[in-house]
Amino acid sequence: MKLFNSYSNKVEDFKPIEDNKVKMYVCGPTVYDYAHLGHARCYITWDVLYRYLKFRGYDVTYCRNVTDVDDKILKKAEKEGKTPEEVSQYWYKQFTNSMNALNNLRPDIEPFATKTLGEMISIVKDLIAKGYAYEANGDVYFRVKKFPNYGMLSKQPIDKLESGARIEVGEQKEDPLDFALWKKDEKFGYNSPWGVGRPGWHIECSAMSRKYLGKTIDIHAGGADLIFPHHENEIAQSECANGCKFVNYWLHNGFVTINKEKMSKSLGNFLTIDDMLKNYDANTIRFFILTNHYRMPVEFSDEALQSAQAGVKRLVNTKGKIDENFDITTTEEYKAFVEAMDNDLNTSKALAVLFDLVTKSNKGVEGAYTTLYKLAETLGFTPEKATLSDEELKEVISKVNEKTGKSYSSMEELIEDRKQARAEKNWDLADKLRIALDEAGIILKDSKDGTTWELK
RNA sequence: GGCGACAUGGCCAAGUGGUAAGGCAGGAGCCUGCAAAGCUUUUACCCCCAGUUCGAAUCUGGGUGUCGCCUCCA
Repeated sequence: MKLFNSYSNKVEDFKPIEDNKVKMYVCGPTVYDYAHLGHARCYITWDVLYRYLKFRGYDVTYCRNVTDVDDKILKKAEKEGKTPEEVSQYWYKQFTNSMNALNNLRPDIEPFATKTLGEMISIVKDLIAKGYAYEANGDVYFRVKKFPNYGMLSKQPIDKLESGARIEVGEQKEDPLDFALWKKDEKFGYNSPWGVGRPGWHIECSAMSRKYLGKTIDIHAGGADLIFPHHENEIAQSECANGCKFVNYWLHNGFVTINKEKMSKSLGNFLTIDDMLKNYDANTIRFFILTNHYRMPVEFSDEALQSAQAGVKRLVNTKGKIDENFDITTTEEYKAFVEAMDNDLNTSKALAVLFDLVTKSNKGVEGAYTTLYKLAETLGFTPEKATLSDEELKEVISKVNEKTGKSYSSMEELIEDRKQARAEKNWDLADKLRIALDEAGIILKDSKDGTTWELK
């Protein structure tokens, strides 16, 4: 398969370091507030990559960190009179709920920054020993100019970066470009060889990535806003400390925009995942995200979501039987799907294939539904419920009885009675029954071969 | 100012040299007692200009417009 590598700015053939094993790291959330639609896009995108790699037979280890040490967490803790742990634990739980609600698979490893401090300190020590970093009054900084490849990922000429860099009050950097590996913090800090302090943001990912996946990994992914400085700094730290390449494929997703502006916490123009889920289900949100290529911007609007809702309905509402003996790889749709996804995750084209399968499925083409089901699952869609439990069915019938003054005991009886009514051209009763069922969430389908019912 | 991306029908969106996938919305039809669902069918010369080529939405150059990164940010 092919993936666009932000480092080379080219679509490249994907080859894992080791046989069919893939080590994949995604920059996770800083847990201090609600996750918004932008996060949803990011994590849905990489969830689809994870699912697809597995679908293609790779043995994937997916690591997504949790940043639980950060200024914003501390600020929130102080404001609410809680400990930083309480704050981060609470928001981590919320985040997990949101991810589950979106039907994102759980990563294989979800390390917490505060649980990886040992690894961070060891990297920082190493960097100091090798001359890439220096201590200054309890802080430790990375010497950017010692790393010749600095700026290669973000394509920033170093002299241009220099003009934008600043030294904050209280910092003792040798060079404005240098960034913090460790920051003195006597209030909330942890013990270290340089006194009590906290790790810099960037070192967290370098440490967690190395600890759980190794010095060189296959894929490192995240939002495009992390390219600079976060990922640039990660490369510098990791490559200087480890003396080898850090990441083979850098993958970045585009933003969600609203009113043509990036959706973000700082701009305050965000919609939380929880709020979105009040109006639209997970399938709709995934469809909305996946109709666009992951590197393109996606403009949010209610119109777009409603369009997605109508579209995805046909996809997940298609009913059929799964035939476990059917070999989906023999179908042309399977081939088209794989070809699309292999080409840098062309989910838009993959969805078009799914719609072909919907049509074939409705026409009863052999294996079409099974293929549809399995391919849709690879994109994380959940089929709509097709049947009701006996109890639910009873409830529906009692509702209908209540509305119509009848006393049916089963759906079969109801349908039979309605058939009778239709034969007698008693349209009034036939329609009443249909409407009552509709209100209870069931749709009747009249055709030549009789009447069947389905969930809405 | 530096770096990067994008501009395709009413809306969304694939397509990176051979004559425009798909979804939504709309129109027409089939089916139906009427519906719903489903099925069939229908709507584009691809921002502008110049160039390369037998041939360009697709490549090159120049415009115009939009967005992002360069500071915390998915």
